[in-house]
Amino acid sequence: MNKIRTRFAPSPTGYLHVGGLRTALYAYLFAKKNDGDFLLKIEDTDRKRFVEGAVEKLINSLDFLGLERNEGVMLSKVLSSNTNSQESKNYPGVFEVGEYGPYIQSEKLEIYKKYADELVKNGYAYYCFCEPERLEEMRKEQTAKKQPPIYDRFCLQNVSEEEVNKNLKNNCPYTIRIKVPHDEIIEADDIIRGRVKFNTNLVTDQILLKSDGFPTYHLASVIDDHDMQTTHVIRGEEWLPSMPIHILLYRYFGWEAPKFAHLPLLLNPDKSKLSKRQGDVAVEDYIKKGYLKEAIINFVAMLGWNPGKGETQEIFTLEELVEKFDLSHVHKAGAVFDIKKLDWINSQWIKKLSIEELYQKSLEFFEEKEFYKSWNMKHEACSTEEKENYLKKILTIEQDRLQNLSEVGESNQFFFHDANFDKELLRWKDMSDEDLKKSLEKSLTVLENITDENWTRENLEKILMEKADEKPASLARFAESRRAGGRGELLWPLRATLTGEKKSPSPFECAWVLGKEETLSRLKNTIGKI
RNA sequence: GCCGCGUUCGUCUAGCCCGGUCAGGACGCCAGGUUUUCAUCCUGGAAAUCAUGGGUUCGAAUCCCAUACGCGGUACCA
Repeated sequence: MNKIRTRFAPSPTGYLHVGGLRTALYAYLFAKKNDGDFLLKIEDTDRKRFVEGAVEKLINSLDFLGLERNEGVMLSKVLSSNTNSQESKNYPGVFEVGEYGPYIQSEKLEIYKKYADELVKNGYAYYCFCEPERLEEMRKEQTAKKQPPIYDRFCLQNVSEEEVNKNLKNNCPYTIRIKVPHDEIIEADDIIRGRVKFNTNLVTDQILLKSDGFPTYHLASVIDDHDMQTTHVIRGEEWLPSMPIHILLYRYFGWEAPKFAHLPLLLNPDKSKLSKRQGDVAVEDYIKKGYLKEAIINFVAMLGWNPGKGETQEIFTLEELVEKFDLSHVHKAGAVFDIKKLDWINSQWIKKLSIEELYQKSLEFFEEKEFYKSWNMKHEACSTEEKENYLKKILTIEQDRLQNLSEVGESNQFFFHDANFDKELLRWKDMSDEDLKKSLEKSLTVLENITDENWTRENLEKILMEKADEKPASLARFAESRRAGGRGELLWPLRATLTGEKKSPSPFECAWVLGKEETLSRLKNTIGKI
């Protein structure tokens, strides 16, 4: 059996769309699962929609996400043992790697033209000189008469061969149309949808070659997939209706058609096709917002696919997805892009990170935003190493409360500057000033006696918890309160002193990160103010 | 209009091909618990008359037909 080959074929219209990512991902997973090749080609036959730099962006996004290609368009001259590699003519700095190129459609114009001519010669296609205005008029009439909008074959029936030649000689603009046979039911199998049928009487003689010399998608994609030996065409559901045209082209060329898999669409919360209006659609937007690439891949993979029968695993690495992926478990209906679930998956991925990884990712994420400059408010004189250690401590106690990289430091700003003094905040329940002071003094005494080397998260928690469970006479009026509530007598004022915040990590964690010196200083400072 | 595809908790979905467990899991939501607050974590709960209507059958989310609704296509865009 032939080696399985799939491809991702985006148009360079700006950025990698999450829907595009899903298509790319499934094509990648399917190929890798079956020890096949995954390639990238560029569909840039519509010059009106071309965006400068989009090709590079697309490649960068795929590279960043780790969807490696065996072949096709790349940003560096990667050479696997016996493949060719050459710089693209149209995109300097972009390379085409592999033996089945070009992988960029705008560089294959002559090839498409050759094949289109071949179709005409064999009677499978014909020249059309109709002007756009006439076509539009015709379509309007057909719609008004409730007829299917189909080209009326004016040029096939009324333009003689001599006229065609004359027109061509005079450089009349022309297109080439496919000749769709009448009265035929074209049947085809789709891996996801099963058998699909089309009546050719309702299929128009689609244009294959435009008057600007560029091919349309139909011609180009069929030729490309043949040239590149694609075995499985995995693409969005919006292509399902043009399947008969493609089947016909394979037949006309005498080529074996690949297998098709039309993926369900990604939807907005209102079930319309996922669009910019209702949120971000570019993968890079999600990266910029602080989502991990692992989470994005994980989430997008689960939109429309699941491991099936009994499997309840939700968190998958790319490698695990490769292992489990199966086209037969792709759902048929469209899937709503639910950001809440993405948030959860992201938080799960953040929890899996080591502190070192979390630190590196945070650094990378915040670099451009100069987040860590807030550090300098208090610790300007610190060495880079001290700073790094400090930040890692913060991340250690923050990791479980993060849903997103952008939240790093957000709930822990008090580490960077002196805590605000707010006597009402310091009070546990209706504590008197006197009790409040006693509580803080007790904490101070306890903490002063902890040596530097014992100043660890575990010790601080152990020692402070023991003290919190004691019920000193001065605080006896809280004795009837629940056990946990009783602990609050000691712990709440401490925590509030250290942070000046209503919500924060525990006092043990705060004291640990702040260090002995800073902790004692904040305590003394507050006690002095009561 | 015409053609095609789809339809299970709010959302992602399992189950459907090979009819017969209170239709299962996850997110979100609610409640309770864990070492004070927040978060994490744990436990529990509400949440789908399986789009609707007809069949077939002792029995249907599962098979058949129709209808509705949604989406996609209907371009010298992909």
